Amino acid sequence: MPGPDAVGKSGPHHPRRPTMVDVAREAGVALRTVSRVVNGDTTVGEDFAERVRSAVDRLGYQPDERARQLRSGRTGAIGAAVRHIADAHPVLRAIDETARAVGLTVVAMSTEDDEERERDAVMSMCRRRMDGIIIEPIAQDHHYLQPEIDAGLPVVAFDRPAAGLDVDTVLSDNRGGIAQAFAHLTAQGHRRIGYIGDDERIHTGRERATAFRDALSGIGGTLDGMVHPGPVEPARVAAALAALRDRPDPATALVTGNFNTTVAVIRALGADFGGIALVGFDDFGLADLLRPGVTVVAQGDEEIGRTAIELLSARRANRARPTRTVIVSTRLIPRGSGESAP
Amino acid sequence: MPGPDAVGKSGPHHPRRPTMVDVAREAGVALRTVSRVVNGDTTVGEDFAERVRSAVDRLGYQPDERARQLRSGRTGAIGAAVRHIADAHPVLRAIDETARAVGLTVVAMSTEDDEERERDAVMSMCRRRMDGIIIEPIAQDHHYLQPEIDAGLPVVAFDRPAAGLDVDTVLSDNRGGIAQAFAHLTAQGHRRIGYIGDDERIHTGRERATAFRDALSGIGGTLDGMVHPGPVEPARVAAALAALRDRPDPATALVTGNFNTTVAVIRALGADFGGIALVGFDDFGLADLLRPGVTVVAQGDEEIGRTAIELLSARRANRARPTRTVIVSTRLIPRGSGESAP
DNA sequence: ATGAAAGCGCTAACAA
DNA sequence: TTGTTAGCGCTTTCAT
Repeated sequence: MPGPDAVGKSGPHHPRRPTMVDVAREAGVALRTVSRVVNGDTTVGEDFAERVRSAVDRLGYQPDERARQLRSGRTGAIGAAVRHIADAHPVLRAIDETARAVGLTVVAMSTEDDEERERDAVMSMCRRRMDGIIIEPIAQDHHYLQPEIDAGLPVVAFDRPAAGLDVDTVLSDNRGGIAQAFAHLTAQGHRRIGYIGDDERIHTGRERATAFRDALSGIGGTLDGMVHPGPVEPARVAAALAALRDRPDPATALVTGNFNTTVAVIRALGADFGGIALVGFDDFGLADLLRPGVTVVAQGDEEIGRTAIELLSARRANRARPTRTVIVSTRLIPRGSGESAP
Repeated sequence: MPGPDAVGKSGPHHPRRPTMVDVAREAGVALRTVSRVVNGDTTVGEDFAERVRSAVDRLGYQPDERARQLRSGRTGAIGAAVRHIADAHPVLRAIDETARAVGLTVVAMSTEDDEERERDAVMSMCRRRMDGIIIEPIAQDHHYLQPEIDAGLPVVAFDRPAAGLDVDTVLSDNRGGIAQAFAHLTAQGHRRIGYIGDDERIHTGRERATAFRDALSGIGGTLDGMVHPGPVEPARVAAALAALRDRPDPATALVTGNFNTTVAVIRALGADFGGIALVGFDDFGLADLLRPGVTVVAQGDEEIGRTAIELLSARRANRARPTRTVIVSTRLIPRGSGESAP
């Protein structure tokens, strides 16, 4: 004898998910009691609680997170807009693990180094009312986020500052890292050291090239033709490399400003790196398996990710506190390519 | 002359985000008109539309996606539960790009090879009422998902079948890939070929080890001591490698069953891979930079990701259709390590 | 300890 | 073309 709503099971089409109302009816209790049990409220009699739990199981009830969030205002999730979600990303791992530990869910989206995609990703996070946003900035101008920040959205930038925005930021010690690389090479006796790195329109590229110039003039070296920032394309990198080698006083050592440049240089150098000493900025997975092993300046990825979450939490607790910028130090890892004499 | 609700701006604390009601009041139109403009409904007079747009800008209004989804029933997002969100993941890239192209947002979560985390991730996606779920299964038993599937949730598994579940699936041609690797080595004259790979409790490990046994017996070789499946730990891999080399008839060639094993083997072999020929399952980023370059069987990551979205879309269109399993073929890429004679 | 009713911000029916 | 009303599924007062 079908009741008035037994027609619901009309076919394989969208057998409407059970709601709290369904559970309440099934258990013979009030809606509010189901809500209490589902949320672990202890002020419910054991017999009532049991009836609810059993009804939940029988119906396969799962609370609708959207409704819950809409009503309660909370979200319990933070967004992370990173450059390439599909590439290895140690900072993202640290963000994910740290957030889990404090009960936050991380929703990651990819910007693919595209300003418009960054905006899309970030705005989509805002429309989902994320409790906070961590961003690896790519856009040249982040004013579009100002209204959200004014409305109380906690934002943290990492790797680069978010141009045009006063937000909490976590950066690598780019200048210190370059200084480490440079000092390591001079300690081996190198004096003619070249640099190939990112475009100076990019924050890290600018920082690292500048630091390298400072280091080079610091030992009285000539800057002329030794510093090559620019787009990271194999042809451009190869040309820069040729310029460093085909001169009366060729460079005997080389610092590369980021992972992609390091790889491009190694491809261009060929076997044994052509006898040139090399220190690369950024560590990477198989650096120890190349011949020679690649000496690198490693960034503190784990600490960067952890710090980003910490800054976000601090701001959630107090939106009025002044913004902070944390600099995370780098570490030189010798593996062979940077330990040969001139 | 402040109105009854002008007290809202009481301080820097949560200056309450504007809602559609606020926009409607600001623009002097009905709520429904704002909704129409925000959603691009064309049946709105240009003067009204303009007033709404201007009010939206003035207030910095952003629609609340949660409310929209709750009311409309749609979500417009699919979840992807992958093994390691922070590692390079070409399939995830393809999933993301393909989904974007059809207007779907992808929310990725990490399972970290942990059964419980897989469940957490997947259930969290269900509670957010994702329009579908793509899963790289790790759990041995996925019955927990059956109620969701019965309730109409489209699910697609990739890389491995979802044990205990009848869902659409995309797999690599593991057996074909191993056959390719084997044939490549026999073509160089190798007859004593060893295999080191994943534990056979894992689907891909089982498939690949089995295929290798078939290939080896196919040329009349002895299986005795030549096939080494097991956990991918450096010590275990090194032991297996030693067993293959320290015998009266040492292996002259080797097939490795996955990326991690390939790397562990290369670490153990040292310079020039100890003169042994090597073909690895799974391509990886710097395979061409090692000496020798590493010959691999590459999986069709891009096609796998694209197919996963296609299967999901097909099921969203028709929940009743029988499940399908698509096998994506592999491709051998010679780079040097697999082209030496015995 | 339990329940009834209001309402989060939005879209979908249905007027006008 | 524009506005009014109801209600998505849940949590939150407020009563009992």
